[in-house]
Amino acid sequence: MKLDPRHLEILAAVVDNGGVTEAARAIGKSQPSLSRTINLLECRVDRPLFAGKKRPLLPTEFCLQLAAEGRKILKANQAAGEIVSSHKAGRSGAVRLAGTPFFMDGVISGMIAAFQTLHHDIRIDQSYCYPLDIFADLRNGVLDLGIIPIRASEVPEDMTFDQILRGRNVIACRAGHSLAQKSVVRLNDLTSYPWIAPPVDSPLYHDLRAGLESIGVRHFKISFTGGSLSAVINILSESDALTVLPYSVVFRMRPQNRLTALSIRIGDPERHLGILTLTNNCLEPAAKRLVNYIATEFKSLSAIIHHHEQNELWRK
Amino acid sequence: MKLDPRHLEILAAVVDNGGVTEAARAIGKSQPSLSRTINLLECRVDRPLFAGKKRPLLPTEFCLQLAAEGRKILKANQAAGEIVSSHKAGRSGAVRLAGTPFFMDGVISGMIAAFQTLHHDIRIDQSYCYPLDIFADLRNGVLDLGIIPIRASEVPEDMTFDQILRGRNVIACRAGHSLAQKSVVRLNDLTSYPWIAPPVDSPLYHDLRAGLESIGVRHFKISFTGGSLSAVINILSESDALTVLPYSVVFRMRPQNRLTALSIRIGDPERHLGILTLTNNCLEPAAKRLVNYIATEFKSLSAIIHHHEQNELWRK
DNA sequence: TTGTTAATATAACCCAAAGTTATGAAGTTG
DNA sequence: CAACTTCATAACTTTGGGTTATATTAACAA
Repeated sequence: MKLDPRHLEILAAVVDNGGVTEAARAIGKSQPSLSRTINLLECRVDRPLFAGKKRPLLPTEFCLQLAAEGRKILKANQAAGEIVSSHKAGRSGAVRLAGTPFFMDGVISGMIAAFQTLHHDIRIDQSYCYPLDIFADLRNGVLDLGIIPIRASEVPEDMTFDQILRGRNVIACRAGHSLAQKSVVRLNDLTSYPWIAPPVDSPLYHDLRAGLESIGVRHFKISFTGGSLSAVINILSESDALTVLPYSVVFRMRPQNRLTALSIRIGDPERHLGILTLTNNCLEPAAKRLVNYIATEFKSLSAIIHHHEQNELWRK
Repeated sequence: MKLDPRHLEILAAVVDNGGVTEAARAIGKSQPSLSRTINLLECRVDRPLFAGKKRPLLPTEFCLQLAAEGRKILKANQAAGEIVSSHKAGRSGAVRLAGTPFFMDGVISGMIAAFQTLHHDIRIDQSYCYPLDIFADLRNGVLDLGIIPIRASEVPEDMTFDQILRGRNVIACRAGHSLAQKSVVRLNDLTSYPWIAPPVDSPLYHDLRAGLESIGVRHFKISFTGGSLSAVINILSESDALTVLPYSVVFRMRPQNRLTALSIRIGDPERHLGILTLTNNCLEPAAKRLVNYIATEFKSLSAIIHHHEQNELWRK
């Protein structure tokens, strides 16, 4: 015996409100509508739901049992409605984002933490990817957004790129490094120290090679490779090794006073950090919130960084 | 946000079956029907339910949450269906019946006990009433059936009466009573003992008066009145008092060897015990079962009683 | 009884949507 | 790329929920 869940909802309303008229008012429908629905249900189950022709309607035992199920249905339905509203308002949901590992760990993860103190019910599914993989994952719906360094000309046709930070890489070393004292760094200085290399398929690694090449450095000694940001930083801060990192990452770590940056610009000045999304695939509200949050965070961050660059880094 | 519980049920089916086609097969509908329902729901919530254009359908996180609610609805709905089937088959439900107190306590309650060992889920709501009240209660739906002594001519137009036993009242006394020895009882014998009177508004009381009057007894001493059957029996068996009881009640108590009946017929030979129901109000299956059970029980009981009457009672 | 009032039932209508079959489009697989 | 599966679309029918207007009926009071 399969019956219509809506009928059970209505039955529950009628029983709980003690009458058709009240129930109709309660659920915002007309009295005849409910009246007929109850009648129809009564026919379906082929059994009286209300005893006698009394007025206050007297529910049958049988009716009460059905109404109890109706109440469950009503409750589940309201819960579903709440889920929808919650998602629509962006108060909950899940955002799947990916980005280059060092940048995600060094900058974005901190912002996500702050974001989640504001929005407890938004889940973040983060993964690490390089641009090409992000293109694919965005397209097949596995990702909502990517946060990557990219040149404007490299942005695919079907995607939108919102710049959040000028992508500037620097050569990083431990805070007390002897090179960090010098305002002018020579080629020999760079090659005489061991290097920590980012993953070979990362833009950062490419920048490292291209950047050093551009200033004439072709051969340098790689002492460590393949580690995560925290591994790199640990090694960096305990040794005289050098590496290349986004300046924003180094900047964010200033309070810890473990790392510093040399006064050498490196990498592609045309490449910028930004948020990449599919143009036609409108974001979930939750994702939009995150995007907005990150964007505004970066607005102030980049202002501070810019100021800092002008006054401190390149003036040393 | 209010959505259609049926949509959630279908969503749950689709998610659980891993696809529209399978779900359609599972719930016995056409594939396009489900396909469109999902689409409609997607429009309503204004949010994708399945990610990408992948095949096996990949449910969104959001979708899974809604499907979980849908599953609850489905479950409650099935439970409701089960309730209906169960009632239809008469496997559960409630039967409201009433009858004259002494007869209910003396005969019917024992039968109800036996009935309920067979049908655990059928609830019996019993009450005590005299015929006039039963007419009213049947009519206003408070009762399903009445078990009363009545003359065929007294049965109301709108009711059906099924005789289950010839209504015969007897004068009862304790087993060792001196009158019980005598095969012929004289008027003086009856008036010299105290009488226990049934409630004054009961048919039994009327029978007592009328019966004694018919054999010339007009004045008799009433020592006790107003008690339940068990009170009457206790007093009866501890004293030499007399009372009038349905013969079936006395008969049923034979094993206890506390009571016996005098060889005097009393009461209205036109009045019979039976089950009274509203003619047009078809009974619940559970009630029908009880009626059938009682009827068949009485068929054998009345045969035994008849036999006993012939061979023992009136031959003493 | 007989009004009066409040509640439910009925009637007549409209339209949203569930259901159907037939067919097209798209993803998966060999 | 062909075969197969699965989902989406189209066109149409029918059910039934929603409405307003009106009739019944029950409860209450005089």
